[in-house]
Amino acid sequence: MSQNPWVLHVDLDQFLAAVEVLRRPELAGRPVIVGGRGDPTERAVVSTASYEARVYGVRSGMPLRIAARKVPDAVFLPVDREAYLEASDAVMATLRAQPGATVQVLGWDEAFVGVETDDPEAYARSLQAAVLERTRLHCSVGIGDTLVRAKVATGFGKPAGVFRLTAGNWLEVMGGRPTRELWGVGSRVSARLATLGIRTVAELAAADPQDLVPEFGPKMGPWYAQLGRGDGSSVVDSTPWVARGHSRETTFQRDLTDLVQVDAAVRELAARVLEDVAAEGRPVVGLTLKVRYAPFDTTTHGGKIPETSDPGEVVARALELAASIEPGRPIRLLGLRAELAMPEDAREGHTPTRAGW
DNA sequence: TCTGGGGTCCTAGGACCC
DNA sequence: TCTGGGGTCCTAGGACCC
Repeated sequence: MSQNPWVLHVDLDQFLAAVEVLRRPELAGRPVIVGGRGDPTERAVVSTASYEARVYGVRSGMPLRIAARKVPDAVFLPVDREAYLEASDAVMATLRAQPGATVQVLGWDEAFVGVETDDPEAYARSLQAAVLERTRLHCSVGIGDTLVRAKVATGFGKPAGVFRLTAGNWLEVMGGRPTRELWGVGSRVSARLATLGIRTVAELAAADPQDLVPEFGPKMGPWYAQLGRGDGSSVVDSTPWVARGHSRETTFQRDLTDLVQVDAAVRELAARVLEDVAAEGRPVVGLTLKVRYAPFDTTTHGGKIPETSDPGEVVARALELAASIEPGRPIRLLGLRAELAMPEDAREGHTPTRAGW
């Protein structure tokens, strides 16, 4: 009796807002918006809005100021990473404890679960029940025969539901929808596809992969064609994630114009990046400074550096990069990214890359 | 309406080598 | 005087995701 392998994609519903409501039950049923420092007058955006707030058109990524205009009586809360990480850990532990489950974590609030079963819907329901019992959080589950189909399926299961998407019903469900709804196709790529006459998933699925190479390159072209068909890997990989690097960035509430301020900001960013680097215990092999001149002109400087584990050296390199900032232009954002040396055993492509790639 | 912060991966083009 | 072809490495920038 061999059972079929399935990919399940588990996605917590309105995760950040749900965690906040759990510890403040009086917020249940109210529009809750989590983002920035919880001050809707600041430059910051919505991380998660509760369903009650989404009714008014509030979405992730929307400036808090706009959200406040749409829902003046919403409850605005600051992002509390520690709390979400704790809840996330409990969810992932619950998934790993399910019989026969292979778990690949994609983020705070989502994961792939690989399992062999003849009744994936029943498995999905038991998984939802286990997560709810352990964490009091609701999740939606997509079932698929590939990672891509499982991931896309989840959207049809929200909230708190289950939906199955396979080679059998992929085109029937997705074929008429815009390419933008695919996982990995954003506004830019969908616009470029449209210039080739490809607007729907069905049209992309029918495209010759080689025809997409001139526009998107030898790797991405064929990948998009495959995406249109929902095809691809069905392997859920539980190998622990190894970070390629760490970065920090700051948007200034008022644009910086003073080079002394810039110097101080770069030192502070370096110190924060170095916290994460120290926790990794791996040397730094690259350093990149990101500069956004007001309003939105962004450039980067930097690249490889001689391998170092000396924090003072990293700070010095960061300050060298800051010397390439154009004087006299107001600066809205500074970011610093450290690229880390990869451990030997993670270099051979064994470490999972972006899921499905 | 005015745009965060933390990530990953791909591509184009230049430098350099043989 | 004009200028090959292949390969690798690097930087900057683009795109996408949560």
